[in-house]
Amino acid sequence: MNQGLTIREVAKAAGVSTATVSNVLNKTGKVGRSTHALVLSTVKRLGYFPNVHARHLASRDSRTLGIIVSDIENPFFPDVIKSFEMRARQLGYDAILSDTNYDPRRTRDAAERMMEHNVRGVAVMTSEISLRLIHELARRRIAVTFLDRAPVRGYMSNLRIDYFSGVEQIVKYLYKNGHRRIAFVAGRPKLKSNNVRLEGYEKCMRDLGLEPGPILRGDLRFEGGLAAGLALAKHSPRPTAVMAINDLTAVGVIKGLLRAGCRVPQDISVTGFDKTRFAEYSNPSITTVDIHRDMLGKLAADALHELSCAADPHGREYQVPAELILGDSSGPAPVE
Amino acid sequence: MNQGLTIREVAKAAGVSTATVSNVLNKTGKVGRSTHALVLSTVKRLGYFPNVHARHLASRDSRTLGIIVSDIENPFFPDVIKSFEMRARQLGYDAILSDTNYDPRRTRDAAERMMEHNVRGVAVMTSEISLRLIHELARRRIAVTFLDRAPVRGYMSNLRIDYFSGVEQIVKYLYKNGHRRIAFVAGRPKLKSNNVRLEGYEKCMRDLGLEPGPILRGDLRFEGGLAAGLALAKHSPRPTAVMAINDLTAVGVIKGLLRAGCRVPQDISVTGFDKTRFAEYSNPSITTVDIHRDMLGKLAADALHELSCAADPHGREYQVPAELILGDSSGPAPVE
DNA sequence: CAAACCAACTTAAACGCTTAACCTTGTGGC
DNA sequence: GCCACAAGGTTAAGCGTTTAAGTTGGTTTG
Repeated sequence: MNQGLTIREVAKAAGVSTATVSNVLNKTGKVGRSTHALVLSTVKRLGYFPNVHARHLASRDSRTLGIIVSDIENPFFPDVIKSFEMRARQLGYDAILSDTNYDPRRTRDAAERMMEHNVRGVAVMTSEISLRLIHELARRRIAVTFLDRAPVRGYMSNLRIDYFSGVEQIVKYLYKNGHRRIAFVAGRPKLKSNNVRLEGYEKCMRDLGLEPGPILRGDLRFEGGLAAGLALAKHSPRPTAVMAINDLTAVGVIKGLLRAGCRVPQDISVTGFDKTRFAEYSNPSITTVDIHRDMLGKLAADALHELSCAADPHGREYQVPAELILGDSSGPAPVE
Repeated sequence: MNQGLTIREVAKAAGVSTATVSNVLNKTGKVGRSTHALVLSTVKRLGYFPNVHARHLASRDSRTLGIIVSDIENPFFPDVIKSFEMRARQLGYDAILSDTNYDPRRTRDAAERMMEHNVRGVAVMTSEISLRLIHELARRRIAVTFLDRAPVRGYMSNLRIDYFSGVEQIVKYLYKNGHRRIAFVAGRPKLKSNNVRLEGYEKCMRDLGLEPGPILRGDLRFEGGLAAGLALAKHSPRPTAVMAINDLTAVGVIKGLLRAGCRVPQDISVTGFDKTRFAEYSNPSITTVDIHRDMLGKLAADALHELSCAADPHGREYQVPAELILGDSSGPAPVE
């Protein structure tokens, strides 16, 4: 299948040993200037590229980081993946990606793939992974980072998105703009990130002396938001603001409200979460919270690098800040 | 770095040779029933996973397919990537992904990565790749598929999206709805997919006895659409329909028109292209063309598989159909 | 009953690289 | 002038698999 242009042929062409070629390619600094240049030009001339598999096998080190996400089509992930790969590359790693499609069986496959590839570390950005698999990874001393997960232990770090602060910023912003009846459209109750946001909302409301609610159940998708929007338009007393669990839900909510004859933001303000492109390109653009997905990917790579290099690695907790982004979907509460 | 749980240890634990373990794992059918079961249970018991690098090295076959895309954040690609990986997995391949970020240098890196990984084939879904690199790939007998590219040669296949049919469907649909002044918002003039759509538009218009134009230059992004929308609202005579080069541009056009006081679709119909989520979730939802991105990824994997397996491979041309999807952004032309 | 064959293994030589250990010079110190 | 030592090489032993070739013992065939 493959064209053996091997290190041996390069060595022969340059009139040196394979060890010398290897030393040049790995920049060990054990080779003299002139030989170095000679080897480099020979490599270029022949168009030689070292075989990654042989390299990893011989060095007993894959210099590879993996990232497991639940759905690459979910607009949350591409940004994370991109910054992860970029940072991994900067740090000298190869990066491999697995998509689980929210399926525990495929999550298992993904984890096994990571083991087969002998990755140094893997960023687990899905909630479908079982404890057994996590232990399996730990047993092999593969570094792991999670997203909003349980307390860290040896060889595992955690990235925590500061959802609470994001929610707090929204609630306070709405309060400052005169809103008192602020509804919430939630997502799936099993999802940790959902519950953190929901509970944050309830706490913030109470702290301001407001009664939380109404709270509607969405589905994290457009359809759920649409239904919630239609329902909220008829709700009495009608809320003056609606916080949606994420941008896509907010888009749905807005569409539902408009369809029911409410103006956004004149009659009702709507906010989203996550700062996806939907927020930016929606009509009206959506007030949302940037959770810095790019930072997330970079941090994950950094964390894995640190874990896999440190002599006595112990996991850390990384905080990722949240930032309120104002759009056209929110404004002052209507006067009553 | 790595825990050598090797095939040797499995063999020892099961009391057989490494060749037998290997034969069991590779399902060569050379092992008796009882030994087969014994090995399998030992593998499971110890939690052994074969090292991919050693495997590829020894078998001289990476069984890997690569995919190079220009930007994973571009909503066009995640669907393609997902179906590509899925199909590759089904066919027994490992898949690796590289993102070039529209940067020729990174495209070079990506191609080199594919060579280092000794992939059997690579799907090139970016226009930034140089002829030199393509030749380099061909020299190594790496199968390649392109997207809307030059004629196929040995070891190279091409996937052609039927943009023309998509454009034709839109124009005819608009014509049937009474539209006669149909504007077009283009993208970057260097992009082949842009020109095919633009020329298709011009040809279809003429075939119907209509004068093409006005034709505005966008940027394939929201901003360009916005500017075009604002301009078109003031254009005299005002077109009754606007075809945008893609959905994102259409979103911008709609926003521009709305901002200028035009109603969509009552005053002006707007159409997009590509059937991204923007089309579905936009307000109003956008009439667009589905170019079946999922089929694209699957076809690419199939094509590479075929190329790399056939004894005397010669590239093929694959057609991917386009399908009109009606949304709320278009309707009958206003009566004058 | 020997020859031939087959099923079910084992042995050992690759695969293309890295790297520890080992050579060979040339240089400076005393 | 001899030794120590560094600089710049080479040699060869792996890394964890696959797989061609070899071995064994039992069964069929003429």
